[in-house]
Amino acid sequence: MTKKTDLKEMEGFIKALGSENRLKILMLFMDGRERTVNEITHAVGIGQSTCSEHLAVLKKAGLMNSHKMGKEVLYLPNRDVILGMLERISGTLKQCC
Amino acid sequence: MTKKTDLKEMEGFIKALGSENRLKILMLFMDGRERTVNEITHAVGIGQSTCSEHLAVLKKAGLMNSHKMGKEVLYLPNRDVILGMLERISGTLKQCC
DNA sequence: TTTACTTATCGCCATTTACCGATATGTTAG
DNA sequence: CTAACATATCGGTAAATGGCGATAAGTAAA
Repeated sequence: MTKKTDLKEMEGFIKALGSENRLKILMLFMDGRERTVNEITHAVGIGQSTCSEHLAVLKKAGLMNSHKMGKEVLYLPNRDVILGMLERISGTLKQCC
Repeated sequence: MTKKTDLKEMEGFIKALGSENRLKILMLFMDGRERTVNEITHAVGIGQSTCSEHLAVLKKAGLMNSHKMGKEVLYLPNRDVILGMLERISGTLKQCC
């Protein structure tokens, strides 16, 4: 059976994913290379603060990792979490529709 | 490559899915049986108008189908759309993270 | 036709979200 | 230490979302 906390967790993950600009951010990483906030900001075409906030949302939901490198912060999607969570969601929804 | 319209479409689908109460609604249909708005309303434990609006969101995003039957409206998740879209999202994200 | 019933829509309010510019924080370079 | 730079946080605004009760619209029964 699917617990209420599972639903809440799924909701958090899905909401973090449900933004065109956050999807764009994730799409930048096709080559698996880490990127700075600045790179991401300019690639997506939004303000620096907006980008930082999107990254915070993605990180808080577990979809991205980051670490400092000098004065920059490098971000990279957390592939395992993303694909694992999508599998969980698919599995759950397969049971019920 | 992933087009901008694809991202917008994914965003719409994901946003429709990203709500605890809408997930609860989908979970009701484990038996594949259609349900009336009233049944769904009481099963989820929200107001009738709220439920109707959630169902409208799900339907508009293509996640549910409905048809009238007498004075009732019967809803059922659109399994193919839901699972297909999740596959598309997984496939897209697999390429980029 | 009137009544009862089911669902959709409306008006309202509170909360959240997205975005920006400005500023604070932290780090490297000079 | 100071300056320059990268990122995060803050303050503000506009729009979207979720919830409700009340009401409108549509259908079936009497």
